[in-house]
Amino acid sequence: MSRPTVHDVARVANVSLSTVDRVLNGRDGVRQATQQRVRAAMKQLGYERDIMAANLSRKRVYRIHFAIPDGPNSFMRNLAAELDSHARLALRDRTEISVSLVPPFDGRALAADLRRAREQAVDGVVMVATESAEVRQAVSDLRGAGIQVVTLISDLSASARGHFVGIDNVSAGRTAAGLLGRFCQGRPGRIAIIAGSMLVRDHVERRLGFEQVMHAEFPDLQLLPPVEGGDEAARVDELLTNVLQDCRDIVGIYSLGGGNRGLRAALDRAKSSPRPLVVVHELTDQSRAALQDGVFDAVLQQDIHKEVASALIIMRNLIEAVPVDPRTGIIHTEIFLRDNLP
Amino acid sequence: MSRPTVHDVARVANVSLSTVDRVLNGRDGVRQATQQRVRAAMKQLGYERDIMAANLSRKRVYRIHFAIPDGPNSFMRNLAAELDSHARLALRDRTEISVSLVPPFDGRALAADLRRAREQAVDGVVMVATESAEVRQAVSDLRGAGIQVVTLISDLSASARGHFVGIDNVSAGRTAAGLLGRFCQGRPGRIAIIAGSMLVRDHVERRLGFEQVMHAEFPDLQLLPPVEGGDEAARVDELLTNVLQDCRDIVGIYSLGGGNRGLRAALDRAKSSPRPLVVVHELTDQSRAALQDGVFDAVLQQDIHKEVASALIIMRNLIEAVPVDPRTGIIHTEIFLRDNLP
DNA sequence: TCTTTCTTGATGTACGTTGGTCAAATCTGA
DNA sequence: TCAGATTTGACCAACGTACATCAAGAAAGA
Repeated sequence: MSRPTVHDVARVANVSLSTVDRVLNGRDGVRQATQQRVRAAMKQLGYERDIMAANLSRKRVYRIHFAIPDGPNSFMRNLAAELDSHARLALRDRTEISVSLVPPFDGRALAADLRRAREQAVDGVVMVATESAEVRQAVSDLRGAGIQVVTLISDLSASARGHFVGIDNVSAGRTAAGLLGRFCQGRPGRIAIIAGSMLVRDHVERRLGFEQVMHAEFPDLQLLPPVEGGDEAARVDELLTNVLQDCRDIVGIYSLGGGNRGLRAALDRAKSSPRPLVVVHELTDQSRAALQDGVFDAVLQQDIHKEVASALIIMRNLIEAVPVDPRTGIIHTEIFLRDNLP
Repeated sequence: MSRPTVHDVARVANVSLSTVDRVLNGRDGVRQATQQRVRAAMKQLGYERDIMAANLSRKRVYRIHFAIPDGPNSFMRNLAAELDSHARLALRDRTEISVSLVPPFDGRALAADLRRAREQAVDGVVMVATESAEVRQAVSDLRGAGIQVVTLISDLSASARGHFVGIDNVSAGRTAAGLLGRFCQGRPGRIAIIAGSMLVRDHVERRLGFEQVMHAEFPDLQLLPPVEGGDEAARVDELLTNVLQDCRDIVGIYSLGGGNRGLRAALDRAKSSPRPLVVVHELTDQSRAALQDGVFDAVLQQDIHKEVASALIIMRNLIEAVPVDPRTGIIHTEIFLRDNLP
């Protein structure tokens, strides 16, 4: 009653083991009619090749390359640490992980790294995408070379990437707006938006979702155009300080990127009253403390550990040509208030 | 450069393959001194047994049994459907899944099912736990027989279960309180709590977390004692209708179990004004519609798909005696507002 | 010292697949 | 119909491990 093997297929199709192997691995020298017969037998028996046995036999090792931004913020440092810890464990599953840190928001640098990965003939590439024509070209080249591509955290539009692993950023932006709007509770005023860069799709999408809900449901709140802080604390501090000086009626702030240490510094210096309501992304030591101190009101968070784990699972499935459950790539946005900090 | 094999261990330890095999699989007839030598060699080489090859050789199939409540609510029906879809895919990984539906909130029935699983000598049992002495005994017997146990969704206290997969229910309760409190925004009044049963730990914990935060942060809001609706719509409807008639100043409702169809029916009938703010658990067709219609204000949700997937991963690791990453079992509570419905 | 018991080694088969080689069978075209 | 090409079959070794058997060696007791 156990699963059928190539032997069973051979017997049913009335051919030799060699022939089944030829069909199974797409070698030539098999007549069409015979191929049909073998395939019919496989279907009839419900044969599925035993991937573990196959990999054992051909000594296969999955080589997966990660290209992630070398940001100075704690989020990207956590990501790198996460990959390190996975790299060791993955060896058990015949998976070899390489990581390269590329300059953030730099399409050219990312594309160059992707080319390098292609030359090394890895089996798959996981990347935190930056939008650029070069990157799209590089991804298309990778896929042309039969290399699987998965985008992580930030997606690529109109690309041929295999899958995306990360949160729904439009929805995250909508959530931020829903919370900020309700927390402001009819108090009119302006809302400041701080982004990292509009070159990364996750930030673009968060902004989109945020503005959708703000316009539709909270017309009393007026949105300022977003400022781009490059996910760096110093720059965020500087920019926000200017904004707070220019507009005295800011009731809410949505920071959809990194560098929140600078955000807090600017707020502490400004000492506005009543203090603006603040929603940010990524739970770090900084943002956790700010939440506890009542300086931030909500933190939206994505679980990097789960994202990396999902990316690896999806990569395996892609490489093994096993159908991928689309739900595997969906990581949920967690919402932290002061009350539910872990 | 590839990982060491038993052959390498044998060579380094200066023993035969057979001896390494004897040590590796705990067979007797090996002198202490020799065992030491072999183990030293394994450590020195960083040898790890190739589980896939080992399983191939011994034709191992993992048999995992799921014991889940046979509730009439959509949550438990979704869970059953989820298991069905996993059962098919799991065969690829040498995993055989069996499922039994047991009467909900019935420790005796659950314990009986666990005993049956033990007799069938499965490799692991995953269960949605009901608190009872019999269940704890049955779990302890399972583990005594070398059968791994994982609790899903609802945990067991003081038990010897291997791991728990599900959301942090105390935290979920705290989140509910944080949201409900802020949404009520200083408007004083009473809060009704509707549970399924206090025999399941998830409901107990949600209540606990909810009350913690309510007492500490929103003293204006007075909590009514929870009513138990057995996760059944009809009963919830009846109980809540009574509550709404008895107290006219209910400003908020927290439903921490199932049967929310009844909750909505009661609310629609009562037509209180201003309408109470409502936070419930589990996103279903019913609760989604209510959210969209503005009858519910927030829905807390756990991703059953991810929970089942995590339970299977943990089970594999437990059975293979591979260290389990505790983060695998942690499923995050999602929060849905009208704005971020998927 | 000899026998008995305990340890160890050598060897073979198996798991389901890959990837060869080589010869035999079958099909093709002239 | 026969040479030549194409298709198929039979066989083998390997991947890393499990498991069984048999014989040889070492240690213990008498």
